Amino acid sequence: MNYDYLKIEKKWQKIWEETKPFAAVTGSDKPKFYPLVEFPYPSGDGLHVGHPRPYTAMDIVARKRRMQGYNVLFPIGFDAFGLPTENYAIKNHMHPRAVTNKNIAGFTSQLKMLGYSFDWDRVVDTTDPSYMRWTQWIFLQMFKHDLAYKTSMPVNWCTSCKIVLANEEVVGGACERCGGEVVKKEKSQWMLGITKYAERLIEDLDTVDYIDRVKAQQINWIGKSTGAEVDFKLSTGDVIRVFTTRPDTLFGATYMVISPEHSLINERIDSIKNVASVRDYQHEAAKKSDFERTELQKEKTGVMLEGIHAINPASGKEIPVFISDYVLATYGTGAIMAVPGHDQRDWEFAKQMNLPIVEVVQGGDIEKEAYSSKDDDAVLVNSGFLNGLKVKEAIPQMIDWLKQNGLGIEKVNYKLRDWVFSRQRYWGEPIPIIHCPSCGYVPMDEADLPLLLPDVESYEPTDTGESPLAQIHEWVNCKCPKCGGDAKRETDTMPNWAGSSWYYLRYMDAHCDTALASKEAIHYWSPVDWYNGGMEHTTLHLLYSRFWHKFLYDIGVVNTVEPYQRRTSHGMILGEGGEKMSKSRGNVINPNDIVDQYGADTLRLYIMFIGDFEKAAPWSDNAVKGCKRFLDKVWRLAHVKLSDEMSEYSERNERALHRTIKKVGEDIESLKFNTAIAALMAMLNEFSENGINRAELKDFLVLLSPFAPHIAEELWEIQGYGNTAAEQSWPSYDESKTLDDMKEMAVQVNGKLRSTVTLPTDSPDDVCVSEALNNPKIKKYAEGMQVVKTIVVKNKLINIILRPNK
RNA sequence: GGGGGCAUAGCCGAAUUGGCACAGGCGCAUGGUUUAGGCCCAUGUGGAGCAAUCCGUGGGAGUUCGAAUCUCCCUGCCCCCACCA
Repeated sequence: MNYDYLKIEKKWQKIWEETKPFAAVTGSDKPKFYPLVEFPYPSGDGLHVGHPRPYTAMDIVARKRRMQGYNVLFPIGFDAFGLPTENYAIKNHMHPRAVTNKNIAGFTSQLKMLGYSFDWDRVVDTTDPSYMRWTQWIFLQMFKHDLAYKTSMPVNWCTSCKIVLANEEVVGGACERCGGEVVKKEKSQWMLGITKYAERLIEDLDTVDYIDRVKAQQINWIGKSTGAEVDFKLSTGDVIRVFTTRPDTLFGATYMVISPEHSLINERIDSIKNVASVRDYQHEAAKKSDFERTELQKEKTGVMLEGIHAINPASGKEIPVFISDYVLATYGTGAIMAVPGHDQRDWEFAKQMNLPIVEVVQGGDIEKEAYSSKDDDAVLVNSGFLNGLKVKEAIPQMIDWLKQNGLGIEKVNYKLRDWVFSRQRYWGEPIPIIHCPSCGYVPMDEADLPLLLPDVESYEPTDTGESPLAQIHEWVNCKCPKCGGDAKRETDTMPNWAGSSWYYLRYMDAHCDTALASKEAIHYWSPVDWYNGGMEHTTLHLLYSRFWHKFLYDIGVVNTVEPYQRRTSHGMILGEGGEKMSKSRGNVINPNDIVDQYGADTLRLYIMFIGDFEKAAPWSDNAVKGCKRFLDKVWRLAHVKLSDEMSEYSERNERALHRTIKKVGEDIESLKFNTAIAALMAMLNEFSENGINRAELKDFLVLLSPFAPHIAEELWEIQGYGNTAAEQSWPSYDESKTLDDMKEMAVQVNGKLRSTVTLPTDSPDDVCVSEALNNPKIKKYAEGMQVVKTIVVKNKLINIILRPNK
């Protein structure tokens, strides 16, 4: 006698579609609550079974908060610009617009199939001109505030396709499409100055409620380090500036290393005697990623610049200059002073190259490895005026000395790099900048936004590494807004991170055409109260959107310093074997199949019951059945008209009810959906044992409704309680009714469990101890012993410490 | 290499945050119900032992009356690393 989930679920989804019970009201007097899920990228594969995990979780939260009297904004949209859509379009000769529309339609019907209480009137699509307009508008504001600039950056370049590749398209150093060699190539790129916000992005984490691992990851990613920049004079008369976190070890700098891309090499190529080997090395380095280059394990390589040497500003000694790929052009100044005695990478390089290793900090054994400790027993030696100082004292002393002699400055450095904002692709927002031969980079007039993508024949990037837009001459050629002369449009597009950096603001007022959202809506809804998303977005999307928000705050568009008040994160859903789901492994679960076979309510319930929400969990077909059984059991118990009579076990039912109300309510707020469902299952087991009446079922259905809304509404209607379950108030509980009269307490002797005693709840400690000592088993242990100490943990445990009588 | 995290039953996982290890589910076993299968219901289910008991949270040490939980060392696994989103 199982229920017809397909019919019931369709029925309620239709009702929700027509009556819109989940629409948010801007300006309502109720307290507002804004939960947010990361909007999906509408890929051609459709919804993945990983999507419902965060979506169901936040739907449960949203539904519960509505029942608690909140005005809830629970929106959804589509992050629809991106590479896979473009590649699909190229392959199938379709317009990316058509592909996107098809995919969004598919995602929409799948999301509706799962019964989410989204406000469908606020759907956002980042590729829609009315949305793109404001993404471009924000970019223009950044440009006007000197946060957007052009610079030369290395890109992945396939030497055979002659196009720029995304990191993802580079597989094992080769082009994913043709297998050709991929090298780093310098290309002029638009950048956003996120590093100007580095300090605030760290500091303001104190004002938000993010789970610790998100905070830690962002802080480490931004990578603040304090040290100094020091100038080294070269024999060529140039000065190379290096960044170091250990200025105290300057006397131990026995050589210098600059990155293979350093501009000095070209500038002083005439002074270099071994040009051929330097060029070879540069070519080899260009093939490697930063990731490969900084691997500590690998053998260090490098080439000395013959004919050039530097002077150590502290010791005055001549030291050689190398190029090596373990120094990155993009971090610090692209050059380092090498202190092999006290930096492990320098130590390995020095061993490799047979360079002298000098000890300037005592405390380790530099014959075996570099000694990099900053502890108090690390003391400076061989370092002139620093001798005898602890590292912590020597650092400020050296900085003072550098400042006084004009040789360096104190410097805070960040690992965070500015954001490469250009893509040589078609399916993204065009960057609304015009290149004028006489005026330079000129922003488009805001009134002319949005700048739409032109229709093109082919979406392939060109073989010069330009975006396909470059070939549309009627689109590229334009007049300069400033001088009216002939000019050209920027042909690079924005990365898809652009649209996702501010979408939560658009939801607040999704159809506004005078601003990205009205002031009124922004002030009413900000900030997002609870944002749940994947850990993989911590250092990219989440950081980018915090940066954009802070910029919008600075220019007066938004009224809060941070966009998201609370951030939580869910674990991945893995395949049955515990491996990541992927098409190539063939272990992908399609939510449609599960809904067909068991229904949306079962899928929702299972995906929340699968395990700890914050951890990865493997899918199990069998375990899904357990959740279906639970709902079948609910149905059997509740689809017949129940009586109003109290059962003889009503006291037990009442206690189960109050406990479950407490547990489910608390668990939902603390992401423990799995134990909330376990509590509902236990409650149902109690009811089926004791019998259930109409009033008891009513509360049960209200508790169940956020998790399995369709079956809850159907049974609600069958019982004729009036209105809908979703409109009910969240039930409250009475603490005193959750408690037992008697408690079974553990009795330990010397910390080992020996027996139990059952006592009235909250019995005083001395009663507990005397009852324990009266216990026959404990008496046996206590024979010939004296009680040294007793420990009582209220309602839980009595521990008696015994020693032999003397 | 850097960063973040994880390890409890045959499997997924609980454990009031230092207090009776294993709630709930899956699976399995036995019995019942059913024309049969499925469904459903009941009971049992960490290991060893006839038992009293003993052992048990990846491995090792430590702190404590008491450790899955805290500290240190070791091992194994997963995720992210800036142009996938």
